[in-house]
Amino acid sequence: MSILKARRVASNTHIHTLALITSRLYIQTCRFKSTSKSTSKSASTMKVLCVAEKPSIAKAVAGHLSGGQVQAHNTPEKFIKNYVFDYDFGRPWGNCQVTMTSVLGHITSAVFPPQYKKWDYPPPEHLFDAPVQIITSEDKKKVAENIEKQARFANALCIWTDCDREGEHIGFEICEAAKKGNRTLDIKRARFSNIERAHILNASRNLISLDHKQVNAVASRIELDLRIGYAFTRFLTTNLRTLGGPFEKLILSYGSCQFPTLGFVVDRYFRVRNFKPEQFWSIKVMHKREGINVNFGWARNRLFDRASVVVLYERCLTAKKAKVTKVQEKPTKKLKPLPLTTVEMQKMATIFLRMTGQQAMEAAESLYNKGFISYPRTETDRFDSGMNLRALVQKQTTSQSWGDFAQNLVNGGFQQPREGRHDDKAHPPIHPITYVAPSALNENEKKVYEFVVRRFLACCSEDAKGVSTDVDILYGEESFHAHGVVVLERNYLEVYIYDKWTGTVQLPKFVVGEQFEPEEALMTEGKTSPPNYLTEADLIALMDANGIGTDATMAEHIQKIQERDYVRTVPRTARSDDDEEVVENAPATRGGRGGRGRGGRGGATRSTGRGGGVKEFIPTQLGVALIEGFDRMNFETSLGKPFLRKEMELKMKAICEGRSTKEIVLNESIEQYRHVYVQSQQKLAVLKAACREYVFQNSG
DNA sequence: GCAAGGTC
Repeated sequence: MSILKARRVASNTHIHTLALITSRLYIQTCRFKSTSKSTSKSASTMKVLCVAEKPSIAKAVAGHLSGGQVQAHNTPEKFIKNYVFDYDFGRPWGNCQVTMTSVLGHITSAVFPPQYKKWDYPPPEHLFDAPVQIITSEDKKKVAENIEKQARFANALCIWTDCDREGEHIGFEICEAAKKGNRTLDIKRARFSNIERAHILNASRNLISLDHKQVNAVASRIELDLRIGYAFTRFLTTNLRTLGGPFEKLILSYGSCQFPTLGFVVDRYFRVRNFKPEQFWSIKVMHKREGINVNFGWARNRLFDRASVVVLYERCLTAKKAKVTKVQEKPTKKLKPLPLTTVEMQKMATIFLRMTGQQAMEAAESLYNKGFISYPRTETDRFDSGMNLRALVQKQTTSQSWGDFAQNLVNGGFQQPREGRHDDKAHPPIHPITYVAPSALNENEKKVYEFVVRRFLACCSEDAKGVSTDVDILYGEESFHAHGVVVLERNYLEVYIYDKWTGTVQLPKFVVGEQFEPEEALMTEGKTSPPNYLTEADLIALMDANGIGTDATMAEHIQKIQERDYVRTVPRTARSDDDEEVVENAPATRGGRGGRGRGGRGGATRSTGRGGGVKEFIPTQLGVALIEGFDRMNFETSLGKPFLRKEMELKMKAICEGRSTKEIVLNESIEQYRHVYVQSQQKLAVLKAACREYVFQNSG
């Protein structure tokens, strides 16, 4: 049997070479007879199996390559279709019979053998060097079988997964599945960063090889996350269970993403709790002209020494008259937003759409699956120059709400979007694909769709324009400043209702050199207030900045630490920034009528996201105990801080760039974490003490 | 019962 197989393999290779020669000839004849496409299908025609990372890409690529001449076949997996068509890849494959299909993300998973199933024995530290098996995930069996079966009919395999590290690894998983069906495949990879027709055709003519460095980087990540996550989760859960109470039933999970996420929440919690308010004093000058109250702010802003402010304030009053030292009027603008990334969409949704990041992602995925918006997981904030954005704008002209705005863009108002600095080389920014009536969507979908469209239209329009006026005065020896803006053209603001250009105060006319007696000069007093607890938008921003999780998983990690009861959310109670009130009215003599009558609360709402039903994250006593417990163990690298994850990220990068290897990284990291594990065992008493202190004593 | 990463 095996001999037969080997023979078949050998003869297949011959056919393969022959196919190359004949197909090249075929192309040349074809050039002269362009009408007779795909008529002569000899047995020697190359058969290529193409596999994308997800069904939508398979469909789109098949559409482009086939030019519409395509047959779609169902497979046992309901989400996946096999598309069959002819296509000329150019050299070396030439004209081919193509089957294009896809997987659904990763098809394998890393697992420990069954003998490691129990939590207490073998002890968790054995998981650091237990064998790790790569198996086909139970829910991906049908997907893998489809690849294996189709590979039997093919001479070549072309990988069309996303152009990122995970995509490279998924490509490798596809190769392995395909090789089970056919060990002689010629394997190539297409590199593409969007599914625009010309770009896809170009990718198909410039096939490259799989990058095994990237594959190895991801393989390392997978193995480390498994070993470390399982080991520490079992360690925490079983060891702290002996404390009784709530610990008896809890799962105390550790993960390289969930713990740093918890760490951010706890860190902010302590900064709020340990905050010591400080008293400060300031001076404000007000003058009324042309019916407008002009507030001049102090150039020194505020001082933390009352006596000094009193002296300076007195000097102002003594001077009586203020002198205008500078008047500057200049054009200003408010920039339109950047093209939309996943992280930005989640942040905006938590602030303006009253949703969690998770809900926003669910709605966006649903909109994507129905074909209304583009792929919702992207880090890219610049559109590829080849994209026909005008056509996308045109599709929105039917809307009742923003149709007129879109029409104006079509009629000449269109401007190319700004270009951010991020490009994941896999997906374009999130944008609407087609118009959909709000009545066809559920509440969350409606909100997310509207946001995506308004954001997109804003990107394709013009910055808001205005004129800013700055007036500086000298009052005694102190400088004060007034700033005003007049919005002249709202432009993108018309459609992008989430942005406000506030502070739109028109200043009256002032002339350099003129003198006037201010109507009021006030000495104010206040105290600094603690920072706010984190909102979900803050948390996402922190994770993003520290490389914790990916655009697709951040919301899940946030969800996870709530499920574990490490953190909870509470509605933010309205509060102002630093409390400040007027202590003395002018012209008042010192110690006179300490006029507290005027409500001088400084700028109540700093920006977006304040009050208004925004939720903030507060750690539970359990969450504090875990982070604090690890902190008190005083390791060189605390598990609750983002450093370890960052380090893993750097090591993955080193593998990708050939500066390290999978073996080196795995060895190093496993030893590093084993060390932390041993230390944790030795100092278990410290962790337990923290748990007793916070969970049992502070409860209530 | 446990991770993080894809995708549906």
